[in-house]
Amino acid sequence: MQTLSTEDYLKAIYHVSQSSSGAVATTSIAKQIGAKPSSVTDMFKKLSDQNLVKYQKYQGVSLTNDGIKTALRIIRKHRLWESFLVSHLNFNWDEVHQVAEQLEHIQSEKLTNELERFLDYPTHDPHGDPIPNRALFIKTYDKILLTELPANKEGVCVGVKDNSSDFLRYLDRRQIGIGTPLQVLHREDYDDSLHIQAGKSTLMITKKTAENIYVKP
Amino acid sequence: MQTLSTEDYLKAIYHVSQSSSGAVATTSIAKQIGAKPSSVTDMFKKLSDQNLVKYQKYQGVSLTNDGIKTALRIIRKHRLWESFLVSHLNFNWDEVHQVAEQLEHIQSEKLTNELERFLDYPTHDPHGDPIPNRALFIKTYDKILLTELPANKEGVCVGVKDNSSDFLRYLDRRQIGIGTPLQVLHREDYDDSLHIQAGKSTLMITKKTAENIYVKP
DNA sequence: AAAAAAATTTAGACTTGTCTAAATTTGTTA
DNA sequence: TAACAAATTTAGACAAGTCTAAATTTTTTT
Repeated sequence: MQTLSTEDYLKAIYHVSQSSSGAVATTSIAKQIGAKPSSVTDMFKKLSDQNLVKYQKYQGVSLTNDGIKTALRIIRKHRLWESFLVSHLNFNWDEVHQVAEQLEHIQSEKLTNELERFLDYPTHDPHGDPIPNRALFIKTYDKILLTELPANKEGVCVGVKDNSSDFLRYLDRRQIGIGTPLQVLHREDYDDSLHIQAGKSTLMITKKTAENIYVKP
Repeated sequence: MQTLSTEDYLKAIYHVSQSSSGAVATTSIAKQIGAKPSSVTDMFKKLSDQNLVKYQKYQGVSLTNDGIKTALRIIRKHRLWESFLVSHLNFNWDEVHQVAEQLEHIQSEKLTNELERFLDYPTHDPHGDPIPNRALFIKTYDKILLTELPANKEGVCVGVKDNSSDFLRYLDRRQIGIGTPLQVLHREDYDDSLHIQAGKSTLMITKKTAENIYVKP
């Protein structure tokens, strides 16, 4: 049984380790959690004592199997709750994160599994991120950044890299969401901007934007 | 913004003050919360500093208006979540309490209000307890203990006093629930037991059981 | 009304998770 | 490779919430 804090750390370690290779550094977790590096070191020791991470002084941490399981359980709850908030409680996809950060700590297997059933076993949350199933298995599919989509090849938006409210609301205004058909019409060499077809409208987006949109070709 | 702990105390003080008159004693809260009296004294001081209770040494506490409001906000969330668990997630009325104890601390007004809308503005939770509305107003109706129902007068079960899993499951086995028509057929002077009509069946219950069932005549 | 019992508070300690400041290790650059 | 910079850890402190044991106040009993 974990505390709120250890759960937050395990989730952070999981996310950081997904987006980089090798051991997870103290400072990267400090940034993610919003704590000082010294606090992170303390927590690394505690997690290590519980065999949730492998930790070697000055060398960062990596999750053990138990650590991965615990992280996935939290991520599963987080994404199920996000799905619920959007599908039944009129939340927009940019509003769900903060609330789900609290709901993900509710401890009741029955609750989690019944919520999953109630939502009819969703495979992805409102941001397109995959939801671990009851056995904590994640079905990942091949997705690429919009920047990597060859010109004039059809694709569909299946996720976002940046989950910030600002970015998501910007996409709302451009009428880009999960499921929107996307196509790169032209890449501008001068400033790296992209002319794209998004649904029925054509528009221009910056490289920074394109780097935060996942598409399935 | 309250901590988990202060919220628990405020709720406990509210409940105890509802079922007894005058100031709330240190030991009664200690029992309710499951803490030592010395810890309760410490918390009384903290709550007093925040103007959530009126506290005088050795004289117990009473909630201020702010304290009442905070308590009602928590109770509102608790009862809405209990309703949700039973109506949509296949929980039985004896299983909801523990999970709702966690969910009641989730902080999001939008979540609470949308949940209420989703449930179609329920007035009572699965145990028959009234749910404060958005303005924190509680609609109480006149209810009496089954022990006080005159013989051969028709009544309907509208609530329970004891919310323990054991008691609720016992009622399930006897097929007594919220809405069940109840009638006292005969009171046995010898051992204070009651012969009652519950729905379509007649059965015998002890005084202790009858003292924990609320009916509307 | 004094003595005994019960309730309450105080004092001091412990745990969890955090911080700052200083010390240490690792890595990077000249 | 020596010196500097960056990252990490250690040491010591603090806040919240809890506890035990002792002291104090209130209540009850004789």
